Amino acid sequence: MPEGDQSPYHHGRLRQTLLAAAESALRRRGADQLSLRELAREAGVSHAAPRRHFKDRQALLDALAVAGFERLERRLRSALSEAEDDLASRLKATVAAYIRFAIEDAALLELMFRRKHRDGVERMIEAAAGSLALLHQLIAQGQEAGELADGDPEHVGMLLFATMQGIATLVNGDIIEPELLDGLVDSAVDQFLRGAHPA
Amino acid sequence: MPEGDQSPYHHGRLRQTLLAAAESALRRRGADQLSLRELAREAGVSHAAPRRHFKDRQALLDALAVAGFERLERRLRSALSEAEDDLASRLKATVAAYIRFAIEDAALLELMFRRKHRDGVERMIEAAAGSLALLHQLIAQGQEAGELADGDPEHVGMLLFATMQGIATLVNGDIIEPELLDGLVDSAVDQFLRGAHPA
DNA sequence: ACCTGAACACCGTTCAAGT
DNA sequence: ACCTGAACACCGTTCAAGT
Repeated sequence: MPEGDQSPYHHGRLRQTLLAAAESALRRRGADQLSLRELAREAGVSHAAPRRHFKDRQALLDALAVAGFERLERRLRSALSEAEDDLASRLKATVAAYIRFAIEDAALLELMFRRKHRDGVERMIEAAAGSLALLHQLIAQGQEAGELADGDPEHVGMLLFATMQGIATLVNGDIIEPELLDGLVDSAVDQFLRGAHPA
Repeated sequence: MPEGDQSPYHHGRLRQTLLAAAESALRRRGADQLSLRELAREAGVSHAAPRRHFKDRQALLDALAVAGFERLERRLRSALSEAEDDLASRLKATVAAYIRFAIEDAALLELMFRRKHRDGVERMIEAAAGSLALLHQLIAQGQEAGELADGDPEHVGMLLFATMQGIATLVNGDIIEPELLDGLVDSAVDQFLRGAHPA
């Protein structure tokens, strides 16, 4: 790792620098206002330099989305590791962590679920897989413990994922007032548990 | 209504022409690729002409979003009017109609729930209110008939709204494979009914 | 292998002027 | 009241050339 390499040509860590600057710009001003030329200026390189690391603007946005999914998964795992052992607590901790992520990085969340990605769909599905697997596992454990009715964990997990994502969208779109959020999250989990519990 | 007014100056219905062209462009190529200058060209006016009718690009997008909410409400009402009388059928018809709308107009749906709107939030909340009221009414009727547990209909309705919106986002983002969609919608409604039914 | 500089074909927005 | 034309300050992308 050449640390103090400040030669004018050859930035050295341009890719990481651009990604970090882009993440910050995304949070501050949204994806629409994110300009490659501006990122290049901030990094002190010419406007054509990013081309070496990202095929085009969309490729950079896709890279941000993938990184977003990875960060989301870490957040969910971390929330779970600090939660109580019972299913309701674990569910609530997961949902709350998702919503927190979604509110802090609203523009990033939009990017993650956009329809049009550069290299087709596979890369995003792969990036989302970790978080989905985490939900499936949570559901499967609940079923083993007899706290949830049997049924395809992937099906039930997807439903939980959709509910979290929907609440996040409505909050970020200002359809849900922030004051109502906590209560809504609680009743979402409660109703999920009752709807999915064994008869 | 002056019908055949084709004078070169004074288009006459520029606002509606622009909105219609924009709706089509949105569906074909998404909001990112929507260009005011291109819409003006299609309408046969100068690039500065739209300025009279829309303060800026965002104002046009906001107008599209508001129209989207109005169309969504009409779709939901129409689906309800054709549904059977029992609660489960009415819920399923509503959810199915929402998802159909969301898939057909994915880019528009994104626009409708975007965080940044021109004139603050109020206009969008107002535009969304009709569809929300429809859900509240559906829930309240279910409660009166004893098919749903008591509880704030607005709370429960918002949860249903969030679930629909979440499923739509995951389908459009290719996280849910289309083949799984129908089954998922069914179990969403079933689980909702079980979770919300009276003990 | 990585970056520059000039060039190209677009944008959105503004504003004096035209009808 | 509504529209035009020129001008301004930006973009993303491409490509020969530089180190």
